[in-house]
Amino acid sequence: MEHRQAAGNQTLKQIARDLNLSLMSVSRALHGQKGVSEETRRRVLEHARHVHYRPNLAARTLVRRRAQVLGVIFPSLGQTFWADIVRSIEQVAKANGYTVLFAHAGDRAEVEREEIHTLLARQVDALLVASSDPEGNIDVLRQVHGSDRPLVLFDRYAEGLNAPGVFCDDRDGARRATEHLIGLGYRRVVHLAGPANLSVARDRRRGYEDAMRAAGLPERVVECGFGEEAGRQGMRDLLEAGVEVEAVFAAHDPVAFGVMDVVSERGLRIPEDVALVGFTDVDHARHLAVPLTVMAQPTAEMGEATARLALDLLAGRVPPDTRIVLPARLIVRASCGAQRRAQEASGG
Amino acid sequence: MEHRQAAGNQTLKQIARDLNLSLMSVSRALHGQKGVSEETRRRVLEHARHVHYRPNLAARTLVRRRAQVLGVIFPSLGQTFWADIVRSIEQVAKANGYTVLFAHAGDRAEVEREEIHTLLARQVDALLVASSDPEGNIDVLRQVHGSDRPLVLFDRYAEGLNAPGVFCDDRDGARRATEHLIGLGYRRVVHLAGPANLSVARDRRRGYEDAMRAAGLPERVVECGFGEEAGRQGMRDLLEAGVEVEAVFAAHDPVAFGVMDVVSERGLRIPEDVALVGFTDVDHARHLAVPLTVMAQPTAEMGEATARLALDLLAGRVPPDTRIVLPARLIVRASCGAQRRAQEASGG
DNA sequence: TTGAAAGCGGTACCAT
DNA sequence: ATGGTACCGCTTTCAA
Repeated sequence: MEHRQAAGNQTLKQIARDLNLSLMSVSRALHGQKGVSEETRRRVLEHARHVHYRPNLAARTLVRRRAQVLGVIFPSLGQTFWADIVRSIEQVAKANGYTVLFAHAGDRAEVEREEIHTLLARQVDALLVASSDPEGNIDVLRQVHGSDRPLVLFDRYAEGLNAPGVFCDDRDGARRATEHLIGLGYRRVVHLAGPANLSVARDRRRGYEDAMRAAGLPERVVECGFGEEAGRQGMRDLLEAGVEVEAVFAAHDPVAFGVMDVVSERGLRIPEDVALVGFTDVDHARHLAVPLTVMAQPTAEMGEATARLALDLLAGRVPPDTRIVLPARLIVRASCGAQRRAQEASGG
Repeated sequence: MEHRQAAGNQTLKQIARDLNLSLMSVSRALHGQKGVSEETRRRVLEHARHVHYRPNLAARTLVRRRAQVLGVIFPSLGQTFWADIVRSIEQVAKANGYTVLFAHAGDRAEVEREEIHTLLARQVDALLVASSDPEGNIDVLRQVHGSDRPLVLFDRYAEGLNAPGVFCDDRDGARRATEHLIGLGYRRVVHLAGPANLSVARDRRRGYEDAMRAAGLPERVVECGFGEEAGRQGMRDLLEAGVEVEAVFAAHDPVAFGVMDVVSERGLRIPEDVALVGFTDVDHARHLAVPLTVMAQPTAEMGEATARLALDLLAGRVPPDTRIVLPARLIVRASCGAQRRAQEASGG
């Protein structure tokens, strides 16, 4: 009953014994190194395949001091944004002979600290992190950055930590999103901002302010967080305070969903009564009651760049403070009212 | 510059040297084992904390032969369904002192085989897998099942492999979904079925057939796959073949999205012209143009049960062929037309 | 209470 | 071309 035996229980030593060879010949044969006769190599490979030999990675990692693994930490599972990035990181890593160990922090800073340490304890070669709280965890991040394994930040950076990383140009994106609304003729453009401890939220807010200031329009910002409930709360506060709102620039798509809820519960319509632009481009945007206009980050490119940067740092091919910034892309759908205007214009 | 030193570079031996102790005293102190004086323990703990000592998990795993890790394989990133399950698996695992290593197969059977072997090579204690192709990979799965590390299947099973696992009662769910449509008065109920190599797809089809047969209605099934594009194709084929369609039971939510596309591109409406029910309950269903009625799997419960089953198997607390089947839940929204009928009824 | 030593399964470097 | 051996950092067993 061959398959009753323990999986991967075969060791080099065992194979060597089976074949009356030294452990070293087996190792060499398996690694395609020279120093073994063709005959021996054939026998070894054949036997290894037959017994389903798999090297014990713990042993290899122990002696090599590196697991040949990129450790990736991201804030949360279940958002396509992160899934897309992680997927492309993995693709590049695999193509270069590395495997990837993911860990997500569930948006909790303490969990993130723990995950970072666990990955390091597993001897990952480099750490790629999109931190749930870059400044709150700056001590750990700094510690990693000061260590012998490269730290690559992605999506969000920590003020005061000069680590390499890959980011989206959130400020520019936010400015352009806001300009888009202003260009459509809206004057009362409000920004629902994300949590101030995240660089992405701060930068988007700055971009909004840049655009409003340049247009000579009054700024109005509510800081509400990044979630759907936060969006509802923020929008309710705004309306209850009697603020005139022609258009909303939401710092994140889920926030925009919250806005949708509140708008419709008041019997108002998007974009006729309130225009709306989000940030990130969630899944199924096409099938929404009102398809959402968004600034989309280039997720695939960000993931690729992140992985490549890590590999380049490992190989010493780039300076240790390399930062890569990629532009966001405006996707115009119905929620901003642009299509309606275009129709009106052409229709009469 | 303390933080310039290598992260986790400290070893037991080093600490022992620093403190003029034997490696063993340090180890015992760190593990809270008895056999060390309080004084020694204090010194060790203090020093360890100071130098940020972290045990090298590769070394520990090597000697223990187990990584104290549950390996989890799931088909694809970026669907909330999997994210939810994985999240709850992790929660239970952590609460019981295990960590989790995820790997996703990108829906590709060969990738899955590779990931299974990699996880085993990393000495995971048990393997939890939702296979991309249970029957196609039955040889590997059987091999794992015959090994000394428990295999727990979840969501989909392999015909011909008596492995323990946690599943949703797809057949029953599909039957109830179909009955729901029949109960609303639809006679021409069509099923867009998923790929026949997946137990979930087969079972849902059977459930549909059960319901139609019991109602004495003619069955009509198109096997189209599980994706959005598949749904579009299936629906187009159906309409172009001139089939009368009053209601569609889609085997998976993405398929239902495809149906929505085709229906609206023909100028028809949901549910007035075609009623629709999906399976799985995707994110943001509430904000869709036509909120989707679905059979939802109990994701959190499935994840918990899967993790618990693995732990129970490891502890020898349950028979090695334990299977757990959980019921699906109908969520009625607009797409099936139930709400419209209710309104009509009460309205006059 | 404390320490020495063997060994987990590989790899690297030395001999033969 | 082949084999011997010393590690990697930790746990386990046994001795002091």
